[in-house]
Amino acid sequence: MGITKSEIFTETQNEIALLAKAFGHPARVAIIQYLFKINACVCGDLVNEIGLAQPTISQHLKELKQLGIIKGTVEGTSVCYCIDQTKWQTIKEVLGSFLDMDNCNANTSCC
Amino acid sequence: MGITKSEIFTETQNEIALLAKAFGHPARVAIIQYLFKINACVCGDLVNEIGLAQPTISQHLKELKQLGIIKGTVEGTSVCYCIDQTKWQTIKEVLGSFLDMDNCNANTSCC
DNA sequence: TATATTAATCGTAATATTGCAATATATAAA
DNA sequence: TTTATATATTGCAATATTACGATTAATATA
Repeated sequence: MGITKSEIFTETQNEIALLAKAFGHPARVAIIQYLFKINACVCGDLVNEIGLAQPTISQHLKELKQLGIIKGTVEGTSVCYCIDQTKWQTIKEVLGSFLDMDNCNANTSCC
Repeated sequence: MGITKSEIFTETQNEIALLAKAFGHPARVAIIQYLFKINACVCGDLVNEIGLAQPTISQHLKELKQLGIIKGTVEGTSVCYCIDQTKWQTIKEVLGSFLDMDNCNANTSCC
């Protein structure tokens, strides 16, 4: 096993899980925070900022890129990475409405 | 390797990552959605609702319980699981402010 | 063209996650 | 006490993730 049975869940459930998974590693959280902070960056900065080896950072960047959370444009020998603002809004909506689930039914707790 | 270097990240970064990781599997997303929907539940219901074996569900419930996201009280031979509303508010604040990062600096995008 | 710089990719080791069958545990009912 | 029911735990196989050294690819500069 070791493989997630995505086919038995709804599209929304899988989307929430995929996005949450992207934020499920502190290095990727740190990368995103740094990109927001300086609003543009090259991979080398991140290697210095975060204490992980260059291939490791590159791998995390790839994951974020594959999900469309960040985008990178080549600038000479380096790459300028930044947050995809449009995608970020979508993520906020998807995860935001998931987190806001407690407002949908004004119930009292059971236990 | 295969082990996350938590010690090089801030407490907040690790907290965000841990919480996000909890939502990083569609089964756990589905469990949480179901618990919110019916606002009280036993494990057996979840096994029927979600198409995974009983030990698998039990394992996912354990993870959510360890993080304090859900709590369970024994009722006869079954266990009543439900969302910890207080913890949920904390989660909303932690992840919410992470997602709201784009509002902190009114920058324009770089790329 | 040769060399330096930067980031991506490859290969691999260590560890984590997912899933389930089998079993154990705990309580309720007969 | 025996039996049924519900959930937890154990053990294990398959796969995924994390991390990094070595290498490659691509561009800039001397």
